[in-house]
Amino acid sequence: MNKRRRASASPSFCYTYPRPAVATDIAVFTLRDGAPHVLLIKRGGGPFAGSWALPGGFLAEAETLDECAKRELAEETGLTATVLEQCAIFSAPGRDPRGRVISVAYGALVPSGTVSLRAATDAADAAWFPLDVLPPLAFDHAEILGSVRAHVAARVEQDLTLLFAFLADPEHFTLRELHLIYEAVTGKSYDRANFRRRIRQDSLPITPLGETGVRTAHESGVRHRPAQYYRIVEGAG
Amino acid sequence: MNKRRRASASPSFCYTYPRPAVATDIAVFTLRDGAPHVLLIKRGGGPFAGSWALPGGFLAEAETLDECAKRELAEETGLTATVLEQCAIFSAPGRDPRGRVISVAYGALVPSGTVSLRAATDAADAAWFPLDVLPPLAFDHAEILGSVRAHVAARVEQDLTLLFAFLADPEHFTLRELHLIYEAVTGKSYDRANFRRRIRQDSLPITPLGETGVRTAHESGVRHRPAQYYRIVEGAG
DNA sequence: ACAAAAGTGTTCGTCTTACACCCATGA
DNA sequence: TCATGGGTGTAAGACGAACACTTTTGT
Repeated sequence: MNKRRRASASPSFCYTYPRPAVATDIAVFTLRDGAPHVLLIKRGGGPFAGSWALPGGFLAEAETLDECAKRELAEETGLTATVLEQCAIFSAPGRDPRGRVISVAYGALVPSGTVSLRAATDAADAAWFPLDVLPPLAFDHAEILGSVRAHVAARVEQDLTLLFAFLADPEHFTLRELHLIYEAVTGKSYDRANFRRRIRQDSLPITPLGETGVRTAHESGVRHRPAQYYRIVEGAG
Repeated sequence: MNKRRRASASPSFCYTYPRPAVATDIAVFTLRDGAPHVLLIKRGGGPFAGSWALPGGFLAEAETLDECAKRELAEETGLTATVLEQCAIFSAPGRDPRGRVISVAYGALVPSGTVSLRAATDAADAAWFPLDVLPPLAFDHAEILGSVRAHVAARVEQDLTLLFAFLADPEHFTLRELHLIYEAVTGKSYDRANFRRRIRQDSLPITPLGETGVRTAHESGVRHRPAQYYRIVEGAG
């Protein structure tokens, strides 16, 4: 009674011992209006139909878990994440009413201002939700989301380059943008001077724009001292 | 060709889509003569027969991954770990020649001086190996072991209570023992005074022995100032 | 001149590190 | 009294938080 995935299809993959289904679930974060949001999908069918859930899906035959997460994210939302990291595993029997399913939770970061949400295969709808105003979630996805949030917050503190994932244009940004992103992600305010100092001594791979010829390397049109633009340098150093 | 676990048994668990087998592999660490050792098992049959490998096994129907790791450890070695933590997942297709197997890697810590290695079900032999003199390992277990080592080292730095897992007697130990354990685990030497200070301000849950009546609370027979004995207090504070 | 944010410097307290010193015991 | 390790104190340097100050633009 608990071994089938689709009731009408004929089973064709047989094993000597029972095996769990393995899936990935992805918490996709972005910043909208300076506040962290997560991407949720409205389930079209199956258990929890009509509920909101994390995007995700089952592991295919010839892919790693990382590849599975990447593929599912693209299929269900059309997004490609700059950062996609494994965070936790959920293996409690009974967490999925259809049968034994093990979920590997991923955290994904996509640039601020990302809007394009493609119509999904299995999903009736997809939308961004602010982290502090979440609807009830399907399965144990509330727990998964909480776990991924904590993981990502801790990772950002120890590796500021993760902030780059939220930049709308990695080739053209100010330190103020980075600073605001940092404050939004951590939820705390952080002294501006100290943030700059920290960036320097962590030697983040960024470099000021416009050392060549004409100076288009600063903001314009702002009614204050214009900020230096920076870009990310890929190579180490 | 790649769907069977045992060639002769008749398959009886069938699914609509292919499923990977899910297993746990456990790196069990202890201290012997002040040096970190890991427990390896000599494979009795199957691929890599005769090779050394990490203990582990397949996930059963009604257990979580944590329970699986605990059970496999007990079955194959007779040990019960004080600390047993999930560290990483290995999901590359082809990492097991028998077919698709996903391994969840665990790190386990058992008390120094642990000797009893029970005869294992599937294992021909079991033995402790010093971490710097390892034999060739089966499958991708060398990679797994390396990953778990790094994970454990990082965890110990941020939570000194993990050191307690190596104590032969948690109700009767000196700070020197803890200090030696710390140095063995991290591989670095650490100033004695500073180690004590750190323990105090991290407010580790330990308390000196022998505040009541007779003073059996110190070492004796040593030809130097006898050390205070401590014990672990379970409750917080 | 004023507001606003960029960009820099300075101070202060805390934590880390290294090292020095006395204490208790057995040989 | 000497060697050995327990136990504590202290000074120097590294690091982070808080804040003051100057600079550059638009209005």
